[in-house]
Amino acid sequence: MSKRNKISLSVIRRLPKYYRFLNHLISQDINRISSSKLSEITGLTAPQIRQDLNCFGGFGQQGYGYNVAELKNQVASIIGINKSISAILIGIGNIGKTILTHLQFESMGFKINGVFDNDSLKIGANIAGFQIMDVNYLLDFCSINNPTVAIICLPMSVVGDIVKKLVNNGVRCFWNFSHYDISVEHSNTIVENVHLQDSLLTLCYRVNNQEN
Amino acid sequence: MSKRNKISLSVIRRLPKYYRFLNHLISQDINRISSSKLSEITGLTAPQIRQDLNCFGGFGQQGYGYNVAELKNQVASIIGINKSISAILIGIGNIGKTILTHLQFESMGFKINGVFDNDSLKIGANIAGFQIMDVNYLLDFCSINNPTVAIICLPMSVVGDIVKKLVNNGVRCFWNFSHYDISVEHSNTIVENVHLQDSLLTLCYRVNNQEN
DNA sequence: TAGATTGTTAATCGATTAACAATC
DNA sequence: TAGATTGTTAATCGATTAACAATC
Repeated sequence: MSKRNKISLSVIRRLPKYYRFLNHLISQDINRISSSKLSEITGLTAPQIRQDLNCFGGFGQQGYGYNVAELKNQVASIIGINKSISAILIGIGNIGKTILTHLQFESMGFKINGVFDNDSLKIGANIAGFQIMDVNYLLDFCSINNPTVAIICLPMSVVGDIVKKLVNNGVRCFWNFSHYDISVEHSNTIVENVHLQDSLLTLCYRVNNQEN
Repeated sequence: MSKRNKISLSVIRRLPKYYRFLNHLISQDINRISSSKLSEITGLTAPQIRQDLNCFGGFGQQGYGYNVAELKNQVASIIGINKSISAILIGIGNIGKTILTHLQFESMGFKINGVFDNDSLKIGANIAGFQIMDVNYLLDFCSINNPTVAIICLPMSVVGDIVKKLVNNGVRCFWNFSHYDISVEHSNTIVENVHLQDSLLTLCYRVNNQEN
């Protein structure tokens, strides 16, 4: 908390990892951990862990280390897991359906408030407790409910158009599963991309060039 | 190609992005591009693009730029898309099923040679043209077929055990959708992680801390 | 107190950007 | 040839690591 200056994206991207391992430690009934022990299990270096955590405050104690439960709560609150960010999901294809049924949004700081598709066969159907709405109703829905985040599970052909409309209607944050580069087109947005294809191609390179 | 020294992971991770945008340019019938134009559409800087590409050879021409089709072919061959890496997929839950049906492995340098699950209701069933095999047959399958890559779509509770067995049977490369940290436990492995939960929590932080 | 481990500054390392000579 | 743009070196910037004084 406290005087949080400019936290670099590198640090931010490690926070979920800390959170993950701290939960794991709790499930093992370990209630105290040093940065060097944490280093062993996470593969990060001990000074990096200490420096990362110190961006947000001094959670440790000299000579003792960190209290696992306390640190986990601190990290949870830094990430904002206790909040409830309003989100919509657009596109109930393979990926959209999987995301919706597989992930526990509510334990990760989000609340899904609407689910959209353009397929008349899907509209009205129920999936994971959500009734799929007609994408034609999307903008009306946005002006009424002002969702903060849109989860984009759309094919490349339609994503540009829909994202543009969303941005024009005040949606600025995206969890993007499409190949479309939202942040290039729309500068004032916050985007997390999950580019499965890029990940697979990166693996392709690394497997084919193992001598490196 | 040529004298490929130590290519940094930062550069490698941008290769799929170049490949993606080059394909997009081709579909728009654009056959020539400068690094500064490429910079505009990708959001990367022009010197970075030139420097990245020059890790692998001089594909451009002074005063002209890059030939799109040629550069795309070069990048494809650098990544190794023309190869056919033998892969198996383990765990046909939500994510496993989606991966298998949604992605075109063969156009990304891979060939799926086996699909495994431990659920007797699923074993023998057909999914996306693959007959699901009993995970008990996994190690026999590995010693006979020597797959290069294992795609891990397993829950946390079983992943450690199965990965260990795979490593002991010669599998060293992983596309990992689980929360398990393979490379920490097994040092001599190549792992690409898709941590959906980490991605979502990163978005959570960024949405909650927009002033940064 | 002595031992352990943090918090934090300084040093190093690597990646990005700037600049420009080479050259198409 | 003149204009454009690469390839490449040097400068900058940021992130990681090393080191150690502070302190529990």
